[in-house]
Amino acid sequence: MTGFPAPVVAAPIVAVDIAVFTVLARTLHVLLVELRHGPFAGRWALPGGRVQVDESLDAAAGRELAAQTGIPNIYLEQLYTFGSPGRDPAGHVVSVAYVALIAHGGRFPPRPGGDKYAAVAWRPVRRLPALAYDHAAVVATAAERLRAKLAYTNLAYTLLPREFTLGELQEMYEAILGRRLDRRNFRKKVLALGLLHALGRVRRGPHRPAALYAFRHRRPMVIQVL
Amino acid sequence: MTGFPAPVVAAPIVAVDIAVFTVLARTLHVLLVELRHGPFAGRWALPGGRVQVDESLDAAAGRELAAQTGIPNIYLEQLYTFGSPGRDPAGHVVSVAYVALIAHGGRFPPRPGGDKYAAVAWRPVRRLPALAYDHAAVVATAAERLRAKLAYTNLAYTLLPREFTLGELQEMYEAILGRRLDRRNFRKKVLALGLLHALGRVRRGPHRPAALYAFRHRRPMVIQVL
DNA sequence: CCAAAAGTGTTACAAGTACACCCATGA
DNA sequence: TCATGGGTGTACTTGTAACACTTTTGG
Repeated sequence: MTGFPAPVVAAPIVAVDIAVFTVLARTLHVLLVELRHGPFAGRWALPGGRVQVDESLDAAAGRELAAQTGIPNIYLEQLYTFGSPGRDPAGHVVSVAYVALIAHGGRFPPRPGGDKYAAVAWRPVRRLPALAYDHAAVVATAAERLRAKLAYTNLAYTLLPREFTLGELQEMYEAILGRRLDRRNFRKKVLALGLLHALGRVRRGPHRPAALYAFRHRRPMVIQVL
Repeated sequence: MTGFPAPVVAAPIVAVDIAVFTVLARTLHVLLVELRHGPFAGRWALPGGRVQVDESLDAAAGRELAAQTGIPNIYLEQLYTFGSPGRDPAGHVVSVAYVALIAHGGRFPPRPGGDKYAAVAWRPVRRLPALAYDHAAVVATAAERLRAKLAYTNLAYTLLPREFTLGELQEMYEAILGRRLDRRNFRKKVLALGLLHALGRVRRGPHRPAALYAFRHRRPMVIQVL
């Protein structure tokens, strides 16, 4: 975030911005807020805010996200720090950007907290409105990092409910990577990794029932998925 | 960097630290400075300093490095931002860490600039003294990133002189990766990538002369080396 | 002639990719 | 019975890893 009055002392200010991603309707979405005040009033931006003294960066990111969107306590990873002097017309703000992932957006309907933002909404990454500050670049960098990490970690677990079918897992990969994957090769690879646990139950739907799986470990691990 | 008097206003301060690497005597070395003042006086640390208002992070890193060690204008890449409140006893300093690479340390004999540091020296990454702040963690993270990037970029060019033999290139990879590589496979892979340009000349030495090569492009590129 | 580094190919194995058919279900 | 997604195996290609001998030079 950004958008503070210029500092009284001549030093850069430290802030955090958080790019929260989820998959909705087979499409990668990012959480945006509509700014109520400042030079970018009316524009959309990433949620964020100033880092307090004696507060860690991770804590600041978690706090701002919870306070402003109601999303509690999710996986957060530092992405990059943006510090060009011109990125915020209100003053020199150095912003540490975070990437966060959340399972299907329905579970935590995001809501504005405080009066800083007029609205909070999921927006498809492919069709973003004009964003405030340099947040378009932040989102682009974050989505790229997400795609890269998906290929060599088990991060997918943060985007799915506890139980899911292999079809749902594949849909999720396809949504984020933006390309189709061969079903047979995908199942072979994923099952050979041993990350999943077959639950022995099925999900019934309009067609042939699908076997349900769960991640064996629901914490970040480095592996080789694709 | 760090080691400033506590700020008057209650806000975190922004600094940069730079981990400059080179390969000396077939071993990965990092550039350290000996602190003259502050709670860590006498300890070794990474060079760095405070970011000025209206200065970009990259510019601050380049400026501090040049001012304090005499090393001008080299490849710099942002690594990670460290912001734990306890990392500097003098106050809350958020430090943006950079990785830099330089060809054989002999070319720019580093020298202290100003009175901030008592000495500047290359130290082998495997045998570091106790470092100030959290700089041991910074160096570890930086070396890991360096190893990872070596495998999928042509970054090696920043660590070698313009002309080199395949043996020298291989030595450099072995020094950074910390393991031996098969000479035949290494040459096959590297030559197949087409990154190199055979100069048609040889370097004469105590043994059989070796063909000289140069990088076709001396700018960062993403490829797949190993 | 000796020591030391340069230079070169083949084979075995693992991993990745492409590809087509049958199955189970609800509507 | 049909439309739809679930489920499976094989052949081919590609990349990786292991491995030994000959060449050229300076001393």
